[in-house]
Amino acid sequence: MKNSTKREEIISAALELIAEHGFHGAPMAMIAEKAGVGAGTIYRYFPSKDALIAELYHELENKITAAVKEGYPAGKPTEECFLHVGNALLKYFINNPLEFRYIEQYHNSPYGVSVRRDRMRGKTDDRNIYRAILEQGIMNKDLKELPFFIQFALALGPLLMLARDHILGLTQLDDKLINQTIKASWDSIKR
Amino acid sequence: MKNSTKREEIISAALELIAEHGFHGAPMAMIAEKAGVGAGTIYRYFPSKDALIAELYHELENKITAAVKEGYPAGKPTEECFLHVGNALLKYFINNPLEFRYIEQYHNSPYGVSVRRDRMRGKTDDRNIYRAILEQGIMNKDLKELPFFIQFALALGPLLMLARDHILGLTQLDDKLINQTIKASWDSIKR
Amino acid sequence: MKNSTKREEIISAALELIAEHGFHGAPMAMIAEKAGVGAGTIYRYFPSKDALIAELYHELENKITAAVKEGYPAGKPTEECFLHVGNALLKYFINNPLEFRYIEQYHNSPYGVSVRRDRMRGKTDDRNIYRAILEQGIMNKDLKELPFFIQFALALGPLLMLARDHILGLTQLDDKLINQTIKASWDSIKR
Amino acid sequence: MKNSTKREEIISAALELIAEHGFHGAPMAMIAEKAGVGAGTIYRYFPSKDALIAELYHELENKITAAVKEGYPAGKPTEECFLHVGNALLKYFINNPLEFRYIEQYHNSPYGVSVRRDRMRGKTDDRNIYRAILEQGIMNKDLKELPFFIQFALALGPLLMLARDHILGLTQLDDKLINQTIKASWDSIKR
DNA sequence: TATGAATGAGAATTCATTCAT
DNA sequence: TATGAATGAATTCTCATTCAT
Repeated sequence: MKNSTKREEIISAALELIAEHGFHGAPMAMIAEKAGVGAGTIYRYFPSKDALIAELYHELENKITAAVKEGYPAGKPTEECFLHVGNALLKYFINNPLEFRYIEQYHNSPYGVSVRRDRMRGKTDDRNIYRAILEQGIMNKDLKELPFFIQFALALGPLLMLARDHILGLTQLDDKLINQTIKASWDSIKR
Repeated sequence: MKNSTKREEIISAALELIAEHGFHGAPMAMIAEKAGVGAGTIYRYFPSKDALIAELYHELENKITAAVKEGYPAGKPTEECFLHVGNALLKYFINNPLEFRYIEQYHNSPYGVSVRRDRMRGKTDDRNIYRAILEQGIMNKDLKELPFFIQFALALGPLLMLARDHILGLTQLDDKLINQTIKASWDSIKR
Repeated sequence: MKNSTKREEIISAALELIAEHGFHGAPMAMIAEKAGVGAGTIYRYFPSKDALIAELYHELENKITAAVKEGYPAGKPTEECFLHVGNALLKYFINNPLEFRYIEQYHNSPYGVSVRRDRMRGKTDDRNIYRAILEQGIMNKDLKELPFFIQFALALGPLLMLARDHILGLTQLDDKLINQTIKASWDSIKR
Repeated sequence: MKNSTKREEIISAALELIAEHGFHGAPMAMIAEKAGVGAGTIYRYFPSKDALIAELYHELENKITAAVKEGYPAGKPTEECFLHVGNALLKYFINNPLEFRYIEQYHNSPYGVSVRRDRMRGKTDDRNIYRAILEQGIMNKDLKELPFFIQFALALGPLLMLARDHILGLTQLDDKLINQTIKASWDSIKR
């Protein structure tokens, strides 16, 4: 309990600082201070800054995957599944802006490239949820005949962009708009 | 002429190094060496590294805007205009991967946030081309009734995501696929 | 008993790690782990790392002195005594390479300087065994008329150098070679 | 000239501080301060602390080799050559105590082990001067029939030990004593 | 105008030592 | 008595920026 408390403080401080200021705007000393621990303490939990960054990323991915799977209408028509996942994902990002910012930073850094490469080759990932939906949709002839990666892009691209804009305060989203957006993106992939 | 040559060398070296290694993987000394100038010389053209980064960004935006405007079918139906812009943009990114990488890095950094804020408030921007198209489309009742920023996201999101994946070597795009993709994204915004 | 066991584990771990990796390659935490005790426990037996290092050194000196005195041919001719001590010393070092390495490290560090100063001023020391032999030799006119410290150097210098080389694996010594060496060094001091 | 001045200041400061306080008692910041340069400046001349340490060592070796070769009585009897080299070496060390201390520290550190290994395998080295003498002596039947490395030890061991003691202020040597010592060590290797 | 050597503040990381349990 | 988590001072090294030439 003790440990996990301190570890969580570090993770949480890192999330906040890195999301706001980027990897290079968040020195270890600053993370330590915000976490209320000594500078050396971080190294008891993570072997290096890189490891901390990577570990935090993986924790966030797990959280998101869990959030999206909640209430998933398995067995229902492709469209329903698609709408569920899209809505869940976008709402999660909007409600957890720091996490979204962090993940985006991560993807857009040397760290992230390898992750994305792995993904495309089929490792566990939030895309996998989409993969299942899209495969089902293709089998049922619900979807246009396009390569997976294009369907991914049509499904996720708008969603991520919207999350970005919303979080930067450029736009205001509500549940209705979110739903309309996901529905519209469904139009782009449905046959 | 001399000067502008030197300036261009610096800009070009910065583009390449930053696109490949990120802002922090491209020290001024390295940029200077690649540009074939002294380290101090950069400061005769740009007051600071930040300024160089910002200026390079704006130059790229202008180039892209120009590229997209070329051959623009003004006065033609909304769909045609939309397809033209989407195709032009995605092709530009694919043919200029360093520029795309650089812009993405920029957006995804503390530098980029203010820029995006400005944009939404109507400053010059590649979105403006879309803005015109989308306004025309709404007037003509060609498009779903959605706020601009959502239509932006639906139009640009898939395109950027695809460019990213392609440039990272995760996918392979050809003209036909590009066109199919833009057409599909049109489906998401058309009424 | 318990205590002394723990103390010995610490001493032994320190010997091994420091002999192999040097003082700065052997953090207290590493010594503790190798000794199978908690990091804080070391400080129950030794007030500081420096104290541990010094204490270990003195223990090793005592061990060596004892080993060399074993079978000492007291009352026999100077040469015989000399050969005994030289042989015993060199063999001890060869059979206890970690101890030899440790002592060398110690001598060749800020720690060691004061020790050597003390020695010359007559404190207990392995040199004392030589001192007795050499004094006897001078009285009996067996030796060249040279200051003690030069005779020390002639007697010990080759021996230590050989031990070093052997332990680093640069040479291979056997009993015969050892004896020949000690005899040769006798030639340098005998009248 | 400018450069070499600064470089020399750094080398000289490093020599002094490391000789006196050891590698770990001489932080880069302290070396920089003593050299009268900024901390970062050292890294313009040496890529790392290790490199500085190694480079300084090699410079010293070259200096010593040159000093010993001066006035070498090539073609003269083995004994004369031996006496020349021994005298020259010991005097050099006594007159350059910092250099001697530095070299000893180096040999007695992880850095030094590889160097010594190389030596034994015949790379350039101050031992090579001895090697030539000893080979000549063996051919002429001037020397005992012992392996090289033992002759090395008999020749160099006393000399190094004496230099150590003298430099630490434990003894006082003069030219006469030095000569007597080298002569005595000749007795140990001569047939 | 152009240079690049010099700078020093700031970054990540290590480790002897302490102290609450 | 024994522990080992926590600490923070100290270390090596980087790099944007300056300035004498």
